[in-house]
Amino acid sequence: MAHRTVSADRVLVPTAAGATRRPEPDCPVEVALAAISGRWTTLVLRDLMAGPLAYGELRRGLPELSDKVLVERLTALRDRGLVARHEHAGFPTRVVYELTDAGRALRPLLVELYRTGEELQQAPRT
Amino acid sequence: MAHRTVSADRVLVPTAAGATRRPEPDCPVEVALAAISGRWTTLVLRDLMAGPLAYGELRRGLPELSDKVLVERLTALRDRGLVARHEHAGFPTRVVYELTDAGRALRPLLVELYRTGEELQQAPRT
DNA sequence: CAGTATCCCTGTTGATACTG
DNA sequence: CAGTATCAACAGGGATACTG
Repeated sequence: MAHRTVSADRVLVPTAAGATRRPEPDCPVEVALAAISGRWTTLVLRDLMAGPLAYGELRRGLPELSDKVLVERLTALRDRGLVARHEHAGFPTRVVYELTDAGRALRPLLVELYRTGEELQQAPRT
Repeated sequence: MAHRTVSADRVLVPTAAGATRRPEPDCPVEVALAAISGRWTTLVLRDLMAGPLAYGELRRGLPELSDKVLVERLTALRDRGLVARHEHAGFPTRVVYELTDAGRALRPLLVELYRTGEELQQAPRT
């Protein structure tokens, strides 16, 4: 094997050419971070991972989250194609939110975030 | 089995009691997000994943990142215990940064961020 | 070389009150 | 019930210039 070959476990991107020198919006890492960006967003996603929820159910699940920010989050998630909104006819109005396939694709990332956080919490203070 | 059991693949947290109702700083997900928070941070981490780098090497690797923000990022990573700083005697000053064990523990998360971002980019527009 | 010191500007968050 | 509308407060990020 040629010398100066970087050992495989040191490589983070498929090809060296794929390594961005700036936070480009189309870098996959930026795309994933943008998907879960915003305070409260991961909590909203977590709740929706269990299945569709009505607006009021979401609100009751996160009592300290204001209407304003909850709507902001849901709108942003919808704009990103991660959540679908279903308005049911009748009165009072009832709106149900559920993850799209793209939204469900975030599950492994949330699991990995949790796992990594736990690992960091247990890390010895070097 | 009892009915109303939530199927395992719907569960995101170990126990229902472990599900926070707010973005608490000690929630593992928040811990992991805090570790990689800040613009440019994932790029700095990526570069350091390949091995120790001098300050000037880091700067040349990310030419559009200002000194101010680079130092901010390195200081923050150091405060979080993810990066170690080694000052080498002599003139001109030479400082080398390298990941700690805790910093290296972020590799799977970065890989998962990249993978998820790619998956989202390929997602069909529903 | 490896940083500091300022200033400013913008986006995000949160509190409060109101509505179809 | 499911949102809108305002406004105030703050933190993050970048440009520029300077230093041990």
